[in-house]
Amino acid sequence: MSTKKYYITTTIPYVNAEPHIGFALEIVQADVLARYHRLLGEDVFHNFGADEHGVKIYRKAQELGNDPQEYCDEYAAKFDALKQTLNLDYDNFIRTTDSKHIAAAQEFWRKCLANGDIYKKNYKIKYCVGCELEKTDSELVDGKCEFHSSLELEIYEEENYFFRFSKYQKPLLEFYEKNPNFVVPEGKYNEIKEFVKRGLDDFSVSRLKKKMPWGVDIPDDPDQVMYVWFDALVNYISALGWPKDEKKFKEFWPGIQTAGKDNLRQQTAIWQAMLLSAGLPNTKQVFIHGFITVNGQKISKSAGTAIAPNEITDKYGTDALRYYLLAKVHPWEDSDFTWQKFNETYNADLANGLGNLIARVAKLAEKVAQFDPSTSSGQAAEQNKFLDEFRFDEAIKIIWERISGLDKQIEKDQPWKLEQDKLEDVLKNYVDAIRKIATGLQPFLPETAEKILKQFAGPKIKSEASLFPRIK
RNA sequence: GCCAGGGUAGCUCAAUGGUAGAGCAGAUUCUUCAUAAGGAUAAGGUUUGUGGGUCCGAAUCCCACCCCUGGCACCA
Repeated sequence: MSTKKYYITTTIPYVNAEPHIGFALEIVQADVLARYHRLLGEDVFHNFGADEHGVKIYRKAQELGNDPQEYCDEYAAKFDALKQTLNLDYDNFIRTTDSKHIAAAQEFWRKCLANGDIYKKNYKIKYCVGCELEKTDSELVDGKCEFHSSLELEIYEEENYFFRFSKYQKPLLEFYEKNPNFVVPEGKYNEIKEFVKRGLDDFSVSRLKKKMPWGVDIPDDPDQVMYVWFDALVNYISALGWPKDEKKFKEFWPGIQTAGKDNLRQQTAIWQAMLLSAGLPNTKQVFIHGFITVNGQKISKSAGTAIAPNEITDKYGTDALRYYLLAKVHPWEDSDFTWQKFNETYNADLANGLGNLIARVAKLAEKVAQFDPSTSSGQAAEQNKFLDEFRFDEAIKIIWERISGLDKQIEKDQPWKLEQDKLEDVLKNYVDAIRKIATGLQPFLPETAEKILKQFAGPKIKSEASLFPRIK
């Protein structure tokens, strides 16, 4: 029997801003799942990357006087650097400006076209001369531009390609009914079902090249490029080598996707309709996470609430941030970050809890000649159950209950008063317990888990520097 | 406006009909192997947004109202 395959991919961030801790949440959650399945012995493919086309990036590059590609190179590198900052183990960093991805997006387009789902249509756009921008209906206030209410909007017509989204209302609803766990959490599953039930309109999937050239060329049409969403969504399968590497694609697809709640519709409806159109299997499951607020405010660069992951990791280490994101942030509800809460958590759980326990047992263990080097391995079943439900917080809580349990046991035994042979007995139990704790910690805090397992590997165990020095 | 979710101890949350619980913070105390860390104990909610109702009994069900969050498509 071949090894079980597991594919997990995050959404790929749009590279028009620097990474912040809100995005770190998604990629750390995905990283835990990838590591967890690797530890189960599965063959894992973990994808991450950058979404690089579209008008916003084009304009931003223009403002900076840069070539769009140079701009994307610079920003994609910033996201790829999260691999070190957050200690991520992804296998692939896809960029939507890669030639392989572009070819895949074009092939995907051809499939939808061949299936009759892409057609040309005159499209009326509303244009505000004051802003020099197109306006969508949701941006309008009383039918006028919110910033220039004295100006009438101008109506332009342009011919775009449209995707026959409306055709997929029924197939999508059937798919949802057949796969009640397709979207986690349930609330988001209901939300997307309701959205699709209300009816779907076809939407435009191209832009005129003369207005906005920064996109994937449409096959056999020199005048238009793909609308950024259409090409970006294809990354989940182009990352697997589709359409060329058929073997890899068949092995790993369908996979698991993670996305923020702002991405619900794109991932669970639009992308799924596109897959149906192209005749490809739907995503297995989409996990929708919540948002992080900072001091109760939305994360926003202009409001100064954006915290870069390395602001935290440079000072307190990667695992301190990972712990906060996994244990103190609800997997799918919005959660608040404050430095005060971060410091409290760090001291209570990492310095006083885990770090101190390791230090006290290591010190006691120095008095014992040697330990059996055999380690207990394997993840605890109860922990796995929570991970299968994306309850990172509950899963990690189980480890902290063991930490607290061992602290109580030590207090009860009072090993510092014991004779040498009795001391050895109790310490062997402690060392086993620590190894078990560290093993459980592996998907969550990989660096710390590794350090502990090394320190407690035996036969000789020595005390070492604090894992998490207390914050004064 | 419509739809969904939520308002429970200082903070973060748990408990969906049967005497409101946990963690953190704060208090007292014991201990010393440890990063003044760890253990124990007590306290903490005028009884769970407000006002009604059903029931022997409601945080939990029903009605009304107040407040918060999200969604109601082409911004990614």
